Amino acid sequence: MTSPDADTTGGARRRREITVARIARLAGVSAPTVSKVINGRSGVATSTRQRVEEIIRTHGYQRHGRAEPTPIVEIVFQALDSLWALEIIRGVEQVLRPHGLTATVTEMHGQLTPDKAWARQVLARRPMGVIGVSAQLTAAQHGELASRAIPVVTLDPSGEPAHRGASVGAMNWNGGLVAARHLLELGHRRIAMINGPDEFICCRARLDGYRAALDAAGVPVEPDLLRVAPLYVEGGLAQARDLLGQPDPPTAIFTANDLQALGVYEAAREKGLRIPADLSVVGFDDLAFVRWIGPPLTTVRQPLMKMGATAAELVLELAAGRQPGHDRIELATTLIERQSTAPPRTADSRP
Amino acid sequence: MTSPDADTTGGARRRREITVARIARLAGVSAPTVSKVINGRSGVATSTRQRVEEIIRTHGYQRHGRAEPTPIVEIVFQALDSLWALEIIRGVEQVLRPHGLTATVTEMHGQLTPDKAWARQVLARRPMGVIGVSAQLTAAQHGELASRAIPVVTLDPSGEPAHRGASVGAMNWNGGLVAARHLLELGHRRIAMINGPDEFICCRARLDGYRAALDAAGVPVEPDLLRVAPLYVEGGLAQARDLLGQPDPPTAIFTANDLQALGVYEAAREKGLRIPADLSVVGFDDLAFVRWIGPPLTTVRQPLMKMGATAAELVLELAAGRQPGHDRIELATTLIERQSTAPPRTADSRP
DNA sequence: TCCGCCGACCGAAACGTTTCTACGAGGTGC
DNA sequence: GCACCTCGTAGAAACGTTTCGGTCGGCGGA
Repeated sequence: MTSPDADTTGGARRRREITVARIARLAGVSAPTVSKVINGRSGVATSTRQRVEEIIRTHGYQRHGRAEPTPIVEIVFQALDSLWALEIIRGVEQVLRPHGLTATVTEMHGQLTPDKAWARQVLARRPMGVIGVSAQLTAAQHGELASRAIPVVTLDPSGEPAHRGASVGAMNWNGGLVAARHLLELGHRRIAMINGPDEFICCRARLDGYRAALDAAGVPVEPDLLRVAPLYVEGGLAQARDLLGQPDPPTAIFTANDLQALGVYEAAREKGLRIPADLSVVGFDDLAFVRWIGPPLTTVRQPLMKMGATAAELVLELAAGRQPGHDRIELATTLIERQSTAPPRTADSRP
Repeated sequence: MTSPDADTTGGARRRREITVARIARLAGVSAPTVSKVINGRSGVATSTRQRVEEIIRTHGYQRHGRAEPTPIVEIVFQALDSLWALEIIRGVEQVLRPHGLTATVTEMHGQLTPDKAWARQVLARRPMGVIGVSAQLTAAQHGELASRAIPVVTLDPSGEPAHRGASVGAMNWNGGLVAARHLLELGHRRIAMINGPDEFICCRARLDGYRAALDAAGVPVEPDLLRVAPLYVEGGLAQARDLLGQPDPPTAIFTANDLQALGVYEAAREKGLRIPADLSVVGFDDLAFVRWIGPPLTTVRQPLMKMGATAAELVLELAAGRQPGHDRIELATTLIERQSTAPPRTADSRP
């Protein structure tokens, strides 16, 4: 085709792709400078950087062809200390592998929103996509990544759904409902819930599901039976101790995750209570080992691996430039009945 | 024809670095072709490829600048299904992070030696280094990585130490010794061991430590009390069932990891045996949750996070071109006494 | 006030890589 | 035998990145 036709004006010789050079011209800088900005390199004044970033944002630069992005998907964890995380990694890995991609893992040590340094490093690595687990990116971070055509998928997002980003989660509300209903059907009326911190919307959803079940059964939700604790064994232990120390203790406890349930087990042991004879317990997650503890834990299964896999698939879709059908995907939770639940001891048949 | 710098005579304009373009001219091909050869891309005839490779060899091309290795350390797991793995990841991550590096995670799904595809992918990603967990790379793979100056550190190597590569491990022999000695001191004489597969030298070492303790105490090692099972709950369960079904069952069982110990717990429950009253159990690893199971597990602690961190440090050393002091680092194991061990029921004071 | 040094900042040039087009050999159908 | 297609191969051009030298403003010393 018209190859030798001069580009006198820098003329529309080709399809007018948005290239670094073009951005540079628009911003009144040179291509290297734009490159530095894009890759988070240093040596660019803040004002210049901002100007360039503005142009990039408005013009929606996306990397030429598919050449550059490293064959990597980054997973950002808030904490990396439970089998929970591992299952997700496995799911992601499973999807990535056949495509010749790899997953990187980062731990934010409890921060919900990644810090500045993180953003810079991600840009420098130029991954194909980012999966944020229980993360809450700022709008600015979303913008920066979006302008580089790095798709972001949030898994089990905390904070508000918002940000129009894609996300994957489980049916938490339903899980809470099913768990509480199960206990109600066994005849329990004093059902406590030890929930996780409010920041996690998954926890709020679980609580709402629990509430809905009790409401539907006409059982009042007693505020004192609603506790909040960190999503660890110690959290469940502390609150369970307190709950079981009350004059009129609950006959069943539903926890926001399996680790808290382990804490409840421990508290029960301390008090000499037998599970499930004296106390029923329902957890959440279905970590691999809870079917082996004594007694095997009844819990709400989250398909963690599948959630990871789904998130990865979403990232791949987005990275390929396709717009996936759904912005939010929720996978089903299922109640796994084992042996930590039974009808309450004092058969609740008083008048 | 390129720039004005007529290199007709090779007019030493700069230091005449060896560049792709120069190689290309010498080989009578274009720069893209040379690039393809260097990066193992397809689309180059074998004859051409050989000619170019010959030139490269004689002229000793080396990549321009030092820009190349991506800021990534790859961790290769044999299996990614236990907290075990997660602890290691955390340790590695902890060390990498301050250097602005990230860890990638790959699962080999049980294979001890990574396959061909893996090697190719690693080369394509050009990481700063590789940490193989329970892995056994072939000599060829070692060679390929070495020639690209990608250091390899093996963590808890399986197969023979060999291969002169750096490695990190725990004092497994000592762990086995301490575990068995602990049981002996409690008065046990019939001490079974459920070990992991022979391929893992860490398992062999644990067994040897166990043997050494028994020998030292003058207690004969009964072959029938020595079992081998996969390093999972089911493995421990199956062998413990069998052991406890014998006419003269052991009074204590030492397992090669905590998951197997969980299986022993389950088998004991099935038989109606109480731990530790009727059966003592000692595990290996000290996974986070075993202090919360009923009863809390006595186990040999491996400093998994520290092992990961050490491996990462080794990789960094090697990547920086420094030769580390030691090729093999072994971290201490410690016995964590909890409540799964007690003196044998039939106090062993017969004459 | 002037000079010289220094650091921050930016761009020209060179480089390696990818994409896309061009060319030719071998095969196929008519 | 000819047109046509296909596949493998090579190169031209364009692109993004890095290196390295130049420029400019500020600051301390004379």
